[in-house]
Amino acid sequence: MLDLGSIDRSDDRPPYRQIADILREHIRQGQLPPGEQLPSEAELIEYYGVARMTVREAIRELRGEGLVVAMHGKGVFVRSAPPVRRLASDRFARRHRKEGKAAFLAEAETAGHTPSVDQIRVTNEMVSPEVAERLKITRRDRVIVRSRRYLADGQPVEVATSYIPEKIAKGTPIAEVDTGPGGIYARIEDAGHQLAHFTEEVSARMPTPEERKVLDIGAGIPVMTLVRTAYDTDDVPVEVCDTVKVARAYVLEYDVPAM
Amino acid sequence: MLDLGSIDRSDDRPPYRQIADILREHIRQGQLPPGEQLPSEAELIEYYGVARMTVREAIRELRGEGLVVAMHGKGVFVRSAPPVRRLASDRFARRHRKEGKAAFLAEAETAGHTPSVDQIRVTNEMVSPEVAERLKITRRDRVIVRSRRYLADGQPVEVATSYIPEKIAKGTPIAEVDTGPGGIYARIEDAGHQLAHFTEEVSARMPTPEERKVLDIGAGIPVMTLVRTAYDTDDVPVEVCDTVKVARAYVLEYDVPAM
DNA sequence: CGTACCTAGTCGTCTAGAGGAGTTCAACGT
DNA sequence: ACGTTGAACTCCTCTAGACGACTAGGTACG
Repeated sequence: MLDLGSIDRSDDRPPYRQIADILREHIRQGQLPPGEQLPSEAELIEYYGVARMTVREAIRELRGEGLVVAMHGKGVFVRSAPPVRRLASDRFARRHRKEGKAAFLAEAETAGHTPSVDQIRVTNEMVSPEVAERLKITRRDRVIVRSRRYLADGQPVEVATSYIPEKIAKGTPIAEVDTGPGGIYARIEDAGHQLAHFTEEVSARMPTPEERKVLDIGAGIPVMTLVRTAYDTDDVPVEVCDTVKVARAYVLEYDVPAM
Repeated sequence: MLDLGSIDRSDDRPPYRQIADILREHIRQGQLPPGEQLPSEAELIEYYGVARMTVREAIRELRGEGLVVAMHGKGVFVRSAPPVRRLASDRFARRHRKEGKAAFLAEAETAGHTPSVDQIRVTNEMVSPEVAERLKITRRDRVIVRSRRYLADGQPVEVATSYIPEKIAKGTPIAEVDTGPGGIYARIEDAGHQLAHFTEEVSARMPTPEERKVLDIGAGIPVMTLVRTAYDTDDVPVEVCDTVKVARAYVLEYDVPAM
């Protein structure tokens, strides 16, 4: 049986924090391994002799840190750390497209994860001002909007939305759900726009409630946002991709010349 | 007077979430500008006709998103956004060093902020395994450790720790508090190591309690970590710089070849 | 004038209890 | 054999109240 210690009313930390600290330590040290169920609220109330809200406050603490997930009707479970994926700066190298692999799938497989994609939606929309500026098109132009969700080993790790000028995407598989081998970048090159380089803008913040839902993360888990603009060899922007990643699942690697 | 709407008991969202949504919308639309005090718990209880815990739950929601800060004994206030600084991928270009400016100062000035640096500490230590691996030196080598805090307009935005092999730094201003014009990269080049390129590893997470203190941020504010390794023209690693940035204060920009 | 104290207002924490809703599984009836 | 029901368990949300601690401002006292 798990030794859950006890709380000290004379401690300067409040009881709920003491309980959170005890549980956190058990998780960190592996007495509560990933996937394991925590004692139920009722058990913790009984064990520590505190009120319901006090126990819930402690659990909330751990949920906010992303250490545990609560499942309605089932229990609270130690969160299994998502596999960390390193994104090298050559992940869009042409050789991957030549091999018929989209960037995410190629990258995830080399990292030993099982990648999958779902919630693919393709629409034709008016362009937003932010995207129009990056694509150097007018506000009245239309764009193909492709959004999708990426999962690694079944866990959602990223949602992405691509914007491709209608002028480039029209009549190509880019406007279809299935873009074929090599992904949309391969199709953009098929359309005569050889890719030259990308710019990426990286920042991080807390997720919105909707992002929390689609990424299946609790409060207290930050996300990274990455806005990538792809340019062809004529320096024409051919795609803007706005991605929201579960921060803890990624390390982004870049190479910067000292010039 | 602020129109705070009302809650709908037949709505499928629970009351605490409705209240959070209403307040969030007011903040987003500017009816509750940065620095403004939210109605007190007592006022919200009175206004919506709910219990204390319900109101606190709503406020907790907003705190977790980093939208507001609660100050014990004073009230809950809309958080003011710090100035966002864009870090372009050419920020370490040689021309900046030639002009005698360290990267942070050069960048901040062009962005129109008042930069400053404090809490500079310089020590000579044993190298940690992580740094040793990046610097390609043995675990028994020593490194010069330079840590400092950066502020923009008086607000802390970043703490950084640099590790330079003792072999390179010995007898140079790198081991002094004041490194002279152009910063440590200028001094490394003076020492005969012409810089060729950097690698940067970017990730994001919630801050530790100590980081919260030195960066002067409350709970609910994520940080970005950036580990930069500098290489000279012989591809020898000459510096590792580990930085922790207040995420909301930065956008990192990179250029990636499509190759 | 300055200090110490008091007080009202704020958020922080805890208690005790209620009903609701999702999950699981065993008992039951068909 | 199969589906339904119900009980027991879980976490979710809300109510009502209590005390504590911190802040700011006014007041009384030295």
